[in-house]
Amino acid sequence: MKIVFMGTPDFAVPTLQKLIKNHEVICVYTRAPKPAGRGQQLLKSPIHQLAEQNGIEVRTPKTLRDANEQAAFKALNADIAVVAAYGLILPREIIEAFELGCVNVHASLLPRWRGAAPIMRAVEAGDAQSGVSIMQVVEALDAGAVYKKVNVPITTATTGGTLHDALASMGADALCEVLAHFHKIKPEPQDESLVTYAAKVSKEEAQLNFSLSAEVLERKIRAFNPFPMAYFEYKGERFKVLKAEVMDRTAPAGTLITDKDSLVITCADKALSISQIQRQGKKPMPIAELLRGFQFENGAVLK
RNA sequence: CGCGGGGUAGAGCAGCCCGGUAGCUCGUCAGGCUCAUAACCUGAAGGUCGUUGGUUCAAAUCCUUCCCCCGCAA
Repeated sequence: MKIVFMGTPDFAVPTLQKLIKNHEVICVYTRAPKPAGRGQQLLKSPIHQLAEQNGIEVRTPKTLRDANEQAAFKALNADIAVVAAYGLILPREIIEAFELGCVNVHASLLPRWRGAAPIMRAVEAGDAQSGVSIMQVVEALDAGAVYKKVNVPITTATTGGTLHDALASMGADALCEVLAHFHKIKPEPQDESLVTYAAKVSKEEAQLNFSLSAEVLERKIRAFNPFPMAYFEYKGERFKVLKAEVMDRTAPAGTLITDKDSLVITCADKALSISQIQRQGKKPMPIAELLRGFQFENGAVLK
């Protein structure tokens, strides 16, 4: 099929790779390069780079509401548009531009977790499973009928990062299967009564609040790894927590209990035993290694 | 030139401001203790203090070149 691809971050990369291999991708839309990283260099999106490597035309309009942009889009005369984490609102003129419309790869089992951060929210909420949905794009956000869903269990080892990678890869496969049998598959409307929304994760959420329960915090630690990464502050310094285990221990919330090779922080109910930590300016390391050279004050209370 | 921290023994850190014998917690190796041990005791090996040049009687420490890592912010 002749395909126009629209996507931006790493999540969309496996899908575009697979489309390039199996179909004719005639043009790629992605968010415009923006200053990012140390030095604030202008950085092209992962999709932008992948498209250039494959010699595919890249377009980076700031909006698709513009009539000229819409005309240019329609003029591509593709069979279908594929969207994966693009980051721009698609107006009706874009959605209906091609004969087969527009399909989206979404990183949740719709109708659960429509919205911006479905992967992290699923882990944070303690869902037993997650997955990808291949769906029709409609004007309302993530509300289109679903062609195919593939699910995957969330375990105690699942992090935002591992789930992201798994779903990105599964999404690519699921999408190609849908395209291969596109005319035979009937999309199923979503059950509106089961809809939940996955709000974007803010920086403040990443700071561990020890007046919450240890279970909840442990899930946040996994959900926010590797981004934005849960952390706490100690003596003005930020410590990212990459991994922790829930354990029974009672003391006023936020109390540090430490010895030669462990650091336990009490929470509202139980406590968290920190196992992987990253001090600012340093690389991530097991807690025991940090404690060889860095001492926390035993009994100190974090706010 | 967005802001900032760091590179010291295999690992994690201190020492640097106020130049003067390179140190701590582990690990490793050897010996000891012990019914036994990842525990304890004793001892040992292991470092051109990231790199270049400079200042100085003397540089991990002060100035300088470059390389690398990371936090913030995006």
